[in-house]
Amino acid sequence: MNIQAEQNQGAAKAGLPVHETVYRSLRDMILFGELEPGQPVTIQGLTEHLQAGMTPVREALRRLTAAGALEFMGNRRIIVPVLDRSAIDQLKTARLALEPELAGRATALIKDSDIAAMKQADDRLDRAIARGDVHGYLVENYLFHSHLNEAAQAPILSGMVEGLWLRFGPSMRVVCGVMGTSSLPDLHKDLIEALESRDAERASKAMAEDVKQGMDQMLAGISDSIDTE
Amino acid sequence: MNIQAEQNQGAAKAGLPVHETVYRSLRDMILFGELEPGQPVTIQGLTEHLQAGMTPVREALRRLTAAGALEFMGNRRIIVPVLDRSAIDQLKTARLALEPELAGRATALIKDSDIAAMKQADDRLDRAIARGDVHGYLVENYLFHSHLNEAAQAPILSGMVEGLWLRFGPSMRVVCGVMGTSSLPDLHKDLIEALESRDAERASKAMAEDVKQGMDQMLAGISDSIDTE
DNA sequence: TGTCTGTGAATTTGATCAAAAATATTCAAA
DNA sequence: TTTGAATATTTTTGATCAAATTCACAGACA
Repeated sequence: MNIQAEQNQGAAKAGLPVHETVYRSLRDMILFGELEPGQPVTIQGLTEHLQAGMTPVREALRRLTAAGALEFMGNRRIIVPVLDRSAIDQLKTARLALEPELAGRATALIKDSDIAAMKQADDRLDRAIARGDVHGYLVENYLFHSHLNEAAQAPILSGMVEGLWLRFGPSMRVVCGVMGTSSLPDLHKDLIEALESRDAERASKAMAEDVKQGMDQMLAGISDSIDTE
Repeated sequence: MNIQAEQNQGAAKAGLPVHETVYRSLRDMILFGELEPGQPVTIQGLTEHLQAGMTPVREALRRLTAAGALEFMGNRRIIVPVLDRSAIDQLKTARLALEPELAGRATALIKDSDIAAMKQADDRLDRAIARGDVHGYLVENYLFHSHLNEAAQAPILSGMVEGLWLRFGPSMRVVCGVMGTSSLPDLHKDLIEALESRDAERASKAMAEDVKQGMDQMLAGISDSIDTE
């Protein structure tokens, strides 16, 4: 049995319905670079890969396509979206509109234990970068940000942000693969400091910068192939 | 056969798969106040109501719950969400972050024919208000806004906004029912003028005001029952 | 009050049908 | 004979449905 299938089984132990575990497995695959942009995703392929029936897989796929994490081609084929310049620009706009807001809201609400958890994630993130572990980087980076977003206690807004991350997840791997994920000021440290001193304004600013940095890296990293724009 | 079932059948004629027509029927029911906040939504109920099989209905429900238009209770029950003060606040924040941006982007791109279509929708909207036709008001208001959003040619951002509208759709009816949807400056007219003079700044501002007005009406209109906050 | 059981709905599976893609085949022209 | 396009066939995959299973809730009973 493969890794995803095992994880899927493991999650099922928790008493969750299969369609939920399938959804989570697939979401993680998208979020952490398991899938490549442009790659076709078939229902039957997933039923085998995740050891699940057809209906749960279909439902998970519908949820992900509804969120824009997967793209539904006209000829009833599903693929991992390939982001063009415009898509990345829109994602940058949306992230800048929402994530600094969430960071600001979280500042007053976040507990010290949450900040500690974020620090730990950030440490693991640094170590992952140091050893060139792209998957580890993606996981810890996501954990860092989602922890902060959750702390804002605004489920609708953080849910929207989650959807954005799902959209650019597959493209993150490609970008990270190309550039060494190095240099540039470390805004996570800045963010942590802002949270510790309960400075909402500064936290919001730091988050805006972090988002800009990340999305600009993505813009720089896209193939732009023959630039059919 | 009931109205929804007929519309569903009609849409099916266009060669669309059943799950897609079911999704659209359900979406319209949510968007235009066919369903009430708090109302339970059952799979079997919909299979009969929409004259469709179980699988397509399930998939449509998953899409809608993924978008937050329906809420999945723990005990595998689905209901139309009831918005509390916090939810409306978040929706207001998100709308203010996205819709003025879209209005600004649309200003430079929108065609005269689009503006004409928006004017027509706005006229029908006024007439609907005049005769107390809540459903008509909801339909035309949606058409007016979605037309503008589409014109911005930013599918990711307009898709996000669409999701927001789905969330507060059911609560719109309640609000409209309570208050006479009258008085207050008509920001649609202002918006149209801004578009005609290609004034992106003014269009963006007008949209922000319109959103504020609408969401504040919702805030004022919620029952706040025993205020369990 | 707590447990048990029946009822109804959600979940899941497997089968069947339909559509699209991939592959093989045929036939005509060079 | 070979090449290439058009066509037919096979195969893969998606869409749908109906049956079987599982689960949660409510009412009965101790």
